[in-house]
Amino acid sequence: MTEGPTITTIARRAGVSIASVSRVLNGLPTKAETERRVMSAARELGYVPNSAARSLKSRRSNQVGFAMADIGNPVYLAMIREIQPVFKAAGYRLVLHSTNVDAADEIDVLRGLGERYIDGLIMIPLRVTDEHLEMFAAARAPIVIIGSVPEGTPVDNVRTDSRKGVRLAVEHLHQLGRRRIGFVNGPLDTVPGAARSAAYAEALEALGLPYDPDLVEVGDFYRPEGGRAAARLIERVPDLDALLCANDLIALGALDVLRRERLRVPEQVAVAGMDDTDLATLAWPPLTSVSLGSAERGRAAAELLLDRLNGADRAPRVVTVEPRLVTRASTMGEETS
Amino acid sequence: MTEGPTITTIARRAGVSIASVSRVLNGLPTKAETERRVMSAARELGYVPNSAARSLKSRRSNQVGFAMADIGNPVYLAMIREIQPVFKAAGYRLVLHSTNVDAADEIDVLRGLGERYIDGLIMIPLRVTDEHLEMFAAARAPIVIIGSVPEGTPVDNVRTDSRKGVRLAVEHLHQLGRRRIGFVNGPLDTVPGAARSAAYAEALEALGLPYDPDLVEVGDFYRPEGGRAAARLIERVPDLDALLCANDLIALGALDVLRRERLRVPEQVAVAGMDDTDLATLAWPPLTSVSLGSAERGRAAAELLLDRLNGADRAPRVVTVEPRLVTRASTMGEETS
DNA sequence: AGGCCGACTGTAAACGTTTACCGTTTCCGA
DNA sequence: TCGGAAACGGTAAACGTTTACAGTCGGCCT
Repeated sequence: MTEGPTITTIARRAGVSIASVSRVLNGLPTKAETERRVMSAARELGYVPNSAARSLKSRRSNQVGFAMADIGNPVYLAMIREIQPVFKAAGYRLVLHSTNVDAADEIDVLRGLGERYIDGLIMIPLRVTDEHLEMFAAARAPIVIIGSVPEGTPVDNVRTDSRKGVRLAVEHLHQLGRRRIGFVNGPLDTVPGAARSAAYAEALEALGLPYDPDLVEVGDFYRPEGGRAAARLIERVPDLDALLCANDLIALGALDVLRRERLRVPEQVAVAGMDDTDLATLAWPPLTSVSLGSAERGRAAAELLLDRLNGADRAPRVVTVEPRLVTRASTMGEETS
Repeated sequence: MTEGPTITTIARRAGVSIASVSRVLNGLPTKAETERRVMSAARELGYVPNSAARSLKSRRSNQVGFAMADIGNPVYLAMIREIQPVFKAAGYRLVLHSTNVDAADEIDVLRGLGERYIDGLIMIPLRVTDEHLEMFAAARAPIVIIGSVPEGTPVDNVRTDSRKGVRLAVEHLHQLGRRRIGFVNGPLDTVPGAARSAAYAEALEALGLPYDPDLVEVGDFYRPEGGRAAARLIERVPDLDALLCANDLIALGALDVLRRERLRVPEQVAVAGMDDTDLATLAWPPLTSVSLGSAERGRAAAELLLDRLNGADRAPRVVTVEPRLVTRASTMGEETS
């Protein structure tokens, strides 16, 4: 744990100036002999450049941030899996921020942009407050937001048409002959919660089905509470014949409950989730789910950010990923073992 | 995106020297009037300290690294979930490294320690080569290794007794009356692969069961290839009555295959996995799995590292987490609905 | 009243790089 | 042989902090 060698150490040993050392190490044109001396000195000393000094001078950290509510959620995981390699290949390190479903935490991360420890940020805010918008506008580094932001917000944006996603699912259930389609949602004051709530009502209306408040239950976006919410709904609505869940985790909780209540899926109750995470293929029965293209969104966000980091100076861009219904046994149910 | 304010800007505006600004911002004793002027100037300018400059001077980055083979693996995810909050609470950011099951990549990460962009590192190497050991010894920042390292390696180490874990599973299957216990392993040149392979043989011997090479199949540690490996094994050994899988992902692949082959689990073939990830409770039937305490290992590693970062200068410590068998329907099978 | 002490504050150096600028050397053509 | 251009290398400044050191100022003791 001794103090490491610096370019000064190398310069002394190679008998040249620190400027030459720097030039050699950065591949600028240099006489062969100088280069040789510097390189061998560097190698012998086991020199590694100091990133703080480099960042200070160059004003780039070669790091990018990814901020999401909770690393435990498989949706975010699917995104990280796409994002990480993109930045790794481009020479950036990934700094992770799990904001614990806490808007203040998100603001902290945005404030952190000013510290310049990251050159750019991909964020998935759960809610977009006025404070968020102010910080987007004032940000001194490029930001890409996954999720919807108001028109004219000066950041690149990757979104999915979750309205359409909900509609796909509701139509699917309707086509299967289901008429009492319940909906288990997450908190209404989150971006996805609000969007899915509105979309559910719309979709019913488009199909000429009545909107029955009894058919809607709100919990959070996780499996245990999702299960409890589903249980409340099931108890309240005995003739329920389908259940749409605002994400896959909720759907898994619902499947647990339905199994416990000995309601057969999909014969008695068809179940559909959203996000089409890996979990959907693991569940039993395998879960019909609306893919919101998490992987694609992650990749798109990474590419937008990389583009900015490479100096692209263009108007903010909005990329929309189309939702896609993936049907499996929880609604189509050929074989339930 | 204008250039941000620095302490110089603040100093000018407040009419004091940069030293005073720095002192105020760091809470060193200052006359009330000066403090007031500096604080309000800082607030008006929206000052945020530059982390590169701070790191350069203070020689700490307030970042720690976590390096694992692949973020997609739920075991690592369980660890991150424990590690992240520990460091967040202590004021450190988490830098993620996914090394793609590539030893050279791991070495790169270790070399990166010299860049001083992280103050410490938690790593889960898939194999520990001589080069790893050299770099551990030469490292200029504390390292915690999750997984086994040779005696005397100068790093903190968190391990689990996977030998014992395998034994627990084999004994369990044996107690259930199974005698043809197959084993689907990952690559033998990885730390876990090698350990589990040896442990399987040992466990059989302890129980007086013969070691039959036909009962062992090697693939990788993921679901698709795990499934294929399981398929090869099943085809080769018609009287198979139990299948131990080296991790849960492999077990999921095996379950897929068994379902396709219409072999009933656990009636015909009992299946057990290892790691006891979230997936085990999701699988159908729910998967008996040996918990290797991923969460505990993550937390222990984080705490060991934090201890070092807080200046603890002590001999390398080894923390061992006890494995624990978690039985579920894939071996005990009361109700397979 | 002079000297001293304590409480602040300012000056300047340092952290390890990159890079603008300028001086030196080399080489070529006339 | 000499002039000048090209190629290279060194000096020093700069990035934004922290901090050792020295200076200033007021007040108190003798």
